[in-house]
Amino acid sequence: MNILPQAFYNRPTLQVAQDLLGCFLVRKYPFPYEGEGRVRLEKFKIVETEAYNGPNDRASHASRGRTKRNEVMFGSSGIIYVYFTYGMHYMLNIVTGPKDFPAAVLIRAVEPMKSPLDKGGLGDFQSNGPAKLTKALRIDKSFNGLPIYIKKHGLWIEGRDWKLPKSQIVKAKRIGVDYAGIYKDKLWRFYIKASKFVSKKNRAI
DNA sequence: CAAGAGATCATCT
DNA sequence: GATGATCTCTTGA
Repeated sequence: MNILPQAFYNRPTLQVAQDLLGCFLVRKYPFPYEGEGRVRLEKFKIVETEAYNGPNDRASHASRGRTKRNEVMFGSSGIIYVYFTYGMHYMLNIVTGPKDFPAAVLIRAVEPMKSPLDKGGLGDFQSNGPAKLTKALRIDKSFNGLPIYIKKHGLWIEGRDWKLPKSQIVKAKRIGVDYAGIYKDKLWRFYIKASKFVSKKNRAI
C-alpha cells in the first residue's frame, strides 16, 4: 500500500488535481454488523477532481479572505477540508501547495472497487458526485483539519503504479461557479475520459 | 432532453 | 437576511 505522502500535495494545485486521477481513496471504518470489532476497508478510484487555486480564484472560498470555515485552506498541504453546503451536503477537499497559499482539490467522483453484488458495502451507494461520494463514504465535518497522508483517521489516498496517459485526462470548466467572473471559464476540472463514474454534468467543456 | 423548483441550514455580510 | 464548489424530482417541448 503506497500511501501518498504529504509532499505529494505540496505542489501546484493544478498538478495535484490531475495526478490524483486514477489514485485510490481508501476508507476504513467500524462495521459491527459483521461482528464485534470488525472493520470494513473500502477502496475507490478517483476519476474526477476540481482545483481551487489561490486567493484570486473567485470560485474559491478563499477569494474573500480567511474565515473560520476556510482557514484550513490557508494551512499546510495534505490536510482534509470538508465543508457543509446547500443545507445538506458535505464536500471533500485536500489542501495543496505551501502554507498561507489557500488552495485545494475537490474530489468530485470516485469509482467503487468493490463488487456491486457485495450487499451492505459502500459499493451499494452512488459515488459519482461530490455530495454523493461523501454520503457513500460517510465523510462529514469531523474530518475537517485532519491529515490525509496517514491512516490513523480511516481515510487516506494510495498512489497508482501505472501511468495515466495525458490523452485520458479531460480538462473542463468547473461546475456550479457561474458567479466567479473570468474564473468560471478556467478549465480546472479534470476527469478520466474512459470512466463511467464521472459526475453527471461532465460534458461541458 | 433541457430547464426549473424545492430541499434545508451553516456560514458569511 | 442571502446564498451556495449539490442533488433529485417535476414539467414541458
